[in-house]
Amino acid sequence: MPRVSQAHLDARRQQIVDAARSRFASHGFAHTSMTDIIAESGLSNGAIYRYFTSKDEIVVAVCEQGTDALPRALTAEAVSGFLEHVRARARDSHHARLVAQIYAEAAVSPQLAAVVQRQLAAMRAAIAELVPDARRAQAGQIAEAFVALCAAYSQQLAIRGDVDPAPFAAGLMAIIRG
Amino acid sequence: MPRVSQAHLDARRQQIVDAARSRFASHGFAHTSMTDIIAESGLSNGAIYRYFTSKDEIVVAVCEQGTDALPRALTAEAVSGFLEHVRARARDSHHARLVAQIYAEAAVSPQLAAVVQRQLAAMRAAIAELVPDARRAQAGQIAEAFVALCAAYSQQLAIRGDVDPAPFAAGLMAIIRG
DNA sequence: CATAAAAGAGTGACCTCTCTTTTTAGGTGC
DNA sequence: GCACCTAAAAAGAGAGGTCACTCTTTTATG
Repeated sequence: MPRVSQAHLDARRQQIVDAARSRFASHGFAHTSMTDIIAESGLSNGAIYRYFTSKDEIVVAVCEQGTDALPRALTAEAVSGFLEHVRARARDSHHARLVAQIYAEAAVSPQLAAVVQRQLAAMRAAIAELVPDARRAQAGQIAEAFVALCAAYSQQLAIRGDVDPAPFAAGLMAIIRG
Repeated sequence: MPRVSQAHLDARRQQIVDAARSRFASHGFAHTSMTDIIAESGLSNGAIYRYFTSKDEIVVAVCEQGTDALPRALTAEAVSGFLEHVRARARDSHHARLVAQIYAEAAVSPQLAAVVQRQLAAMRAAIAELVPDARRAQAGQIAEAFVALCAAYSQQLAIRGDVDPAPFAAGLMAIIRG
């Protein structure tokens, strides 16, 4: 196939990232071989290496797309709804497991750490924006603890399979209230 | 060497676990080879396999010894002191990085998940004991969020190198107060 | 028909684990 | 109290297998 549309190229690349993410989420980075990614993607060895020069590059691509969602408002309803969303995603696609993999790898890879730090900073900034005026002065502090506790819920889901979100919802609201 | 004291055998085994933990904390499980552990421990290939039948078994041994400390009381001072302890340990021995590795591996290994779940449950129980009488009814909920936020601080240290503990101390106290 | 994407067998490095050999601590007989 | 012997511990070379990645060939599009 020569000269194929950019959309086609993008779709192929995404196909590889999706396959890798799926495998990474169920088996972890270390226990996923290139052969696994190749099989899951339905492509060939050669095709993969046309889009990525190494396994590490695929890991980075997966991490870059791994951004978590956030609640839209800091009300009890929005926060609870958000935790349910995280919970559902953990159940359906093992997303929490994937996040645990990303954090572990970021802990020992400066390149990945940079990616994850940028994502965390963006999340904290987004949450800080939502802090009610009454607590504006502590917005930064609140956002730090809030985002961390959201990440902690994901972490617990990864290890324990399913966890009642209520204590986390209560904790998040307590953090907002101060 | 024949028939050597049990203390000697225990010390040798611990020597291997310590070497492995050190390497795991700075490079991660996946990026640590048996050769690395052998070099770090100062022992030989043959010696290692006398004490452990596989690399996985060493990982389990490290995880079993990886229990985190906890604050002794739920006062602002005790909680702040505890966070400083976690922070110092992350700085001195990359302990936070090791914990991130453990959680990631536990997310994809039922055997390790069981070990970590037991440790988490013990921590929650210990914290629940410390909850003041006024909030006894919510002790379980509080312990869940409290332990998770402590783990989250460790997680952030692993990724960001150093993080001000103040927002976490404030968050933990807010959780206790409700 | 020209060109580039996809295929997939092959390659070399590395990694875990085994097996044989060497060393040594401690018990034994004199 | 000394030499010796036994048995277990430590050493380390290497076997076997797996993995990431490459290179040539095939296929298909514009």
